[in-house]
Amino acid sequence: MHDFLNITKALSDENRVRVLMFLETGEMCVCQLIEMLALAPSTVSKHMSILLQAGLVRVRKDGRWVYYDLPDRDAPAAVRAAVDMLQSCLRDRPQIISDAQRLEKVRATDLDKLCSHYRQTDQ
Amino acid sequence: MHDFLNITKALSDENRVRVLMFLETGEMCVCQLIEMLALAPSTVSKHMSILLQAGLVRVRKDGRWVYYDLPDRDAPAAVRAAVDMLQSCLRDRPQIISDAQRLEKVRATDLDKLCSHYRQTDQ
DNA sequence: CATATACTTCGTTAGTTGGCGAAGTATAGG
DNA sequence: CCTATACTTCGCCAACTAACGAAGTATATG
Repeated sequence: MHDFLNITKALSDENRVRVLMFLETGEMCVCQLIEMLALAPSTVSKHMSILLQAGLVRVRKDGRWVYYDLPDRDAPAAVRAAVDMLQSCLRDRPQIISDAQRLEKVRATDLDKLCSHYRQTDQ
Repeated sequence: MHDFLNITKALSDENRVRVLMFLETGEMCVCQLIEMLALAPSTVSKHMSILLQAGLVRVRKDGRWVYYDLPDRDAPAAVRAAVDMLQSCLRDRPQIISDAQRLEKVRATDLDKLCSHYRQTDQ
């Protein structure tokens, strides 16, 4: 029950739901998530720790960069059910579609450039 | 997006999730819900208004009594997906199983008796 | 080693949430 | 009508949450 509530609580924030939708198209670096959400690094980090705690994402470190992606097929049933529900319910929402468009650009941008972007006063 | 978040927020509270599991076996009167959750009437009423707002339950009034039940087949896709997920994920949880046992007794009890039960100081 | 970088953790703050009891609304029965 | 009953709305409070910036950690690079 507690683990299930961890999942539903994780899904009860718009930014976290958006992150999970981003990740449908593949893993992302934290700096890419920061760019997409337009939130402070510390805030994004907190969101990701909540998703991680719920089992809704996995982490991978590579040098200075940290990447998150969706769990695989052998994740707990509740996790798979939640991710599947997101995908089937939100696929066609305006917010998700416009996110997907901007995501293409962000994915095409060099990570170093993204990071320097949010370090200084925006732009 | 907003309506989807209404659903996930509604599901992010243990008592509301329990209510939805109760309703899998049929409609219930508010006084039965009060008995099952062991919460103040005003608190239960608030929970039900949140579930109603999310579209996860329907209401029916009959005289002095108010009954809630689960939405039917032609509810929005997100609602159906959420209710299905609950059922498939929580069916076997200890909390839900013990609730189901107590639910049988509560359903077998006369509504007037239940109501008088929570009016006075417990019992 | 020293610095820069990428991210996380910590501490604070404003806003939200879940709980209650008291007061309000609506219906049944005398 | 008047009272009792079943539930909801309101006002309050303690606990939680999302946001931020500052400080901390870990890794690459000069």
